[in-house]
Amino acid sequence: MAKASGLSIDLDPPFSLFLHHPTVLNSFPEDKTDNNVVKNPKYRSKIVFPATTPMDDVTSAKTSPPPTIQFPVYLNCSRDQHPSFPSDDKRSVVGEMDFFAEKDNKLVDDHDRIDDGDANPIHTSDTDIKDSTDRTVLEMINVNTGLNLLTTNTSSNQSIVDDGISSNMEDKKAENELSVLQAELRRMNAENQRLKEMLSQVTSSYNTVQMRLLTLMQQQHDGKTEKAEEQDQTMEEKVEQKKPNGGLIVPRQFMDLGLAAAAAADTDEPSLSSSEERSQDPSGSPNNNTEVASKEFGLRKRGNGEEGKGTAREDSLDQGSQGWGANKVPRLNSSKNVDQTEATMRKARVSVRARSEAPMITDGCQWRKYGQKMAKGNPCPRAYYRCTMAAGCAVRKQVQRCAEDRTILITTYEGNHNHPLPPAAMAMASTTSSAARMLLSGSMSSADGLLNSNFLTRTILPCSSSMATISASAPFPTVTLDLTQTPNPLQFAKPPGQFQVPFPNPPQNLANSPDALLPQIFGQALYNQSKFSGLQMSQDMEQPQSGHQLQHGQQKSLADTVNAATVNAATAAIAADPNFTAALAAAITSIIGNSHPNNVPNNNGNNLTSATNSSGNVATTSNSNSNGNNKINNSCFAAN
DNA sequence: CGTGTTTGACCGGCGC
DNA sequence: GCGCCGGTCAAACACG
Ligand SMILES: [Zn+2]
Repeated sequence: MAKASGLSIDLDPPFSLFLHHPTVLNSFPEDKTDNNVVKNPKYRSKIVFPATTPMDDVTSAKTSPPPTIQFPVYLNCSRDQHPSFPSDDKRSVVGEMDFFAEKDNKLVDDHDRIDDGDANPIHTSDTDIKDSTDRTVLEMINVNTGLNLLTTNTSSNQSIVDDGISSNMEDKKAENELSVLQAELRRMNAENQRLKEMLSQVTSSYNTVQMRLLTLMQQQHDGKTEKAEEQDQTMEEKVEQKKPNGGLIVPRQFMDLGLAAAAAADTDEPSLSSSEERSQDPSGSPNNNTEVASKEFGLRKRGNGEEGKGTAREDSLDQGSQGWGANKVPRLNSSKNVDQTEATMRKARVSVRARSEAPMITDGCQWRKYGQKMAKGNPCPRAYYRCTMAAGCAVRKQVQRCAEDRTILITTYEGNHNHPLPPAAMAMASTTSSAARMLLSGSMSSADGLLNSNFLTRTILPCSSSMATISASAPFPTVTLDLTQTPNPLQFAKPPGQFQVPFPNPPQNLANSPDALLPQIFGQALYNQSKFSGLQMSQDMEQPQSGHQLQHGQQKSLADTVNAATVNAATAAIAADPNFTAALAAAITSIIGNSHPNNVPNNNGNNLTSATNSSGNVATTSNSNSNGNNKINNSCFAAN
């Protein structure tokens, strides 16, 4: 892998420029399907069809991620792989003029290039074909031009001087010019489309790389700071947490998203008493992944469990799917009296905002679409995916385009992977897990919460103006990572319940970071966390890497420990000392540092979750399902 | 024929 | 209790 730092520096600026290019918009293919009619009369009146155009078509997202490729940067534009650009013909080239205008001045240069062969530095395989075709056309034109020395490319004014030239010649000249222009136009169109395709791919690749970068940075921190860890108070917790796991010290990873889910599993499962799991964990036999997984997700597949449809379904939801449904949480609580847990206790979600024309961002995982609906506040359909890399994997994600800026793709992850993740998937998994951890850190001591928060601010989005947002108002505790490079005005339009954390770009700038905001942020975070009472979290904040297995038994609910007093104290402390953040950062890194980059995901029970889509190519059809809510607008990019 | 998508139906929570 | 709504299911398809 290239060094992270280098990547970030090199890639950022150009991309941001590209991404905002107007041509990106509206470059999506039309949808073939037209059956998105809501049949349920009940909902008809309410359904709004903002756009009359056909829905965006997305082909299925078969995701077969490139296993070994660390940084899948696909400069090649293969239309086959990118259904979103099915054919050049169909695509409405919106911003074409931009490219054209740019090149207009350079026509001569282009011709020169043609002679030279490929002048285009960024050539892609499939574009070569086009280029060759265009080239031949142009060459023919050139040939003609050569025959009619006076006519072609030279300015018409010059030829006029000769009165002796026959009208035929002028006509021919005009024709030639016309043909030249047409050819040029075609060529420009093709190139424009090619650029668009490249843009989409590069964008997705960039997102992937960025994720990976973040992961690497975290890993580096981890490696450096192991020693320091011990100094912290949190050390104790960690020590406790560290348990022999097949000889390895395995931090409890709850990575994340799954914390709540894991907790739910413990509490709920009839067959598996929580005690059982806990006993196993300490035993040092890592939960064998498969076993644990099977137990936890016993219902991995819907039909497996008890037959009664209702029971089976509920079980599957509760355990296997852990989650996504806040609905179920209450039920769990009732059974176990997690009590206060209130309905608020829900699973953590991590939402990633990234600019991408692609239907999905490539995250290295394989996903299967299981539903699509129209969400209430967004004309763009929301697609539901579940991880298919392993039979019982409970990780799910929702993909939806931002209503305000459809170039932004919002991917929300929930749940833990119960299987090893390919390297490609690790970046996203670790990133989201870190975010989730931050979100849930409130269950831990207040100090930890602060540390985590700070850590997140430093590491999750080290480069650029990225922002992390924690949403208290959302039905689920949600951390939003905004990877859109350029500060998007939309970010500021978020619902009141959310607060944003502006990240200082480079970690070293931490001291310079807007400290003033931190107190509020942290305070809010802690406050939010306190609401999550009932959540059981892993105590260790250690590493983000998905490689570690989660040990449910070790979870403990600490949410109650967080109280307003601690929050206030923390915020006050931060506010008082600008350098405090730096100190916290150091402490955090030391704490978190346990994880080693070399961690390989264990199959054990729960690996981190957040992966994004794999193969990157998801095409999507935008169909909406269900109750009337599911109508899709064409105007939106396909959700998937 | 297996795998993945589409999409109407279904479920459960929530607000009125 | 009714209706809305998010989320999921699962039969019907589509595709290679
Ligand atoms: Zn998975």
